[in-house]
Amino acid sequence: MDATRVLTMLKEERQRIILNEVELHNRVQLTDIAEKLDVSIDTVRRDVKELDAEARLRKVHGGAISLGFATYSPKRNSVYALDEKIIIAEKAAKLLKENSVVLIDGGTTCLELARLLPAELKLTCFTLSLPVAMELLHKPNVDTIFIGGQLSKDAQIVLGSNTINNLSEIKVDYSFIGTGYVDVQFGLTEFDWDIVQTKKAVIKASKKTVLLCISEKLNSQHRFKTCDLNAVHSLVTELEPTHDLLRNFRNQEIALL
Amino acid sequence: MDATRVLTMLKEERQRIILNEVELHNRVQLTDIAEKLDVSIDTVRRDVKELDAEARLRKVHGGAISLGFATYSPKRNSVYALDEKIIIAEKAAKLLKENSVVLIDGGTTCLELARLLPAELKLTCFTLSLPVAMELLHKPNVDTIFIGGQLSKDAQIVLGSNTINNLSEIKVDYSFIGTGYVDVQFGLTEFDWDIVQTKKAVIKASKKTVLLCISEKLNSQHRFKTCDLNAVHSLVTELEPTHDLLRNFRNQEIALL
DNA sequence: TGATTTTTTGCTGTTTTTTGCTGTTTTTTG
DNA sequence: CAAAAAACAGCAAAAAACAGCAAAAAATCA
Repeated sequence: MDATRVLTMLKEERQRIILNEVELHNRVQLTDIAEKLDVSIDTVRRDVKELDAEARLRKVHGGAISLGFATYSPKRNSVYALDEKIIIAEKAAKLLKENSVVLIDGGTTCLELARLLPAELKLTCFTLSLPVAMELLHKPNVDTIFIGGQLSKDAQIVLGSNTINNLSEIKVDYSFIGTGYVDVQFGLTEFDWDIVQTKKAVIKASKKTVLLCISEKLNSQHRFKTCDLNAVHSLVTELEPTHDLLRNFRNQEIALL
Repeated sequence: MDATRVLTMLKEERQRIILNEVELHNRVQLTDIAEKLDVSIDTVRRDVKELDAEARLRKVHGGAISLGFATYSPKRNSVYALDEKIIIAEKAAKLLKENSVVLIDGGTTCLELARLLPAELKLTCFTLSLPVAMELLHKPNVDTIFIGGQLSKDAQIVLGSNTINNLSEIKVDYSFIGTGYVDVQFGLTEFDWDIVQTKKAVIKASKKTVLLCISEKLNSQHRFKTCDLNAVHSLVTELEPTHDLLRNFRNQEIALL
């Protein structure tokens, strides 16, 4: 063996280090570990294989990942970040006053808002979204008006010139909208041009606009711009308004909820 | 560590990022992901293909969309006389020609028609019904336009003056309607006045009207009249046109299918 | 202690997997 | 219908996994 090699490392010790590295960074590469511990890659491979057999980590091609990172929880619905969206919907629902006229946009966060509307609340509610409309059918005291137009198979909402024209004829107290991306500097942006046009029409048809948006979308942007941030009156996230992640948004005209 | 060493990413890690992006924004483009992760588009395509095979997202041309976004599985265990309605829908579907413009009414029979539309058939399809609209989302070659208006919680269709006004601006080749009651002498009748008004507007907006009706409803009547029998061009039941139950309808202007 | 057995480790050559690239086919869009 | 974009099939290089082997280290035991 190499004469310069002073310290021989115990197998257990090595495996402990590997495991620690995996937990810390959620992943490791065999080559990195081999270099770091100055052992052959085969040794590391065998170690990882053992740890995988013991279900301490998950071995993947080229490395290993932590179990927490790998296991996809079966309880999770198909809706991403549902818990956060429910928090947002609950906050937004508090803005609603009896007998007001509102518009609820499409998207999973707005859908949660529709779902959480109290059964006794009297509302007149416009919507563009098929799933939202289906949800509103269950609310005995909500009078629902579906805006007509061409249906988008992806977004399950109506879009296009017909929709925009129909929107031009209404004015609601509040509209609740989602967005694909939002950034202090670039405002609200989307992946899709048609959606941008429709959202613009929605904002125009509203006295006040409330943006429902999980914090993960903050500080991201895409190709097409809906509006500047100050075109929206309130921003509802799952975070406390004082949260550090919202600091960029605090010196704007927008209200944080 | 070697500064020139490019960080290689584990496959699982990459797929996790793709999945996260899909969940977050409901959709991604392969090119965007490839650029973001700095791998070839083929790699992204293969990843997305795998994730699709694992039912973790849905692969579409040029990208991927989230499952929660795409799937909609209504249960229809409790539909009355479903077998008969399927027979009717199959007959009615044969009337449809490529590239025609049609309107599909609400009701479970019309819903079956929407469900049975062949995937390859190109259509422009108007509808008043939320469930029908949801069903049409699954037809890749059907362009769907939802007529706007006030939603009826019972019938899950739009109704009222707004709807009637919107209907007054269109003219379709065929409309497929249901009815509550039909009788040779009294024509098409309903229990509900609002529904009658809407059906009148539908018939007015159609060059030809096709009535979908299980035989059990024949020779029955109710309070409010939609139209005379000869305002409808065809009657589709689950019976053979030569069936004895249809004898009263045979000497009328209406075509039996 | 010294011989023997067992375990660990690194090495070699081979097989498998991954990945990007090429050219072709299919789909989309104007 | 034609141009553009995307999907696909197949190929080859690189990386990783694997199987087997032998030397080194550790453990066992007389």
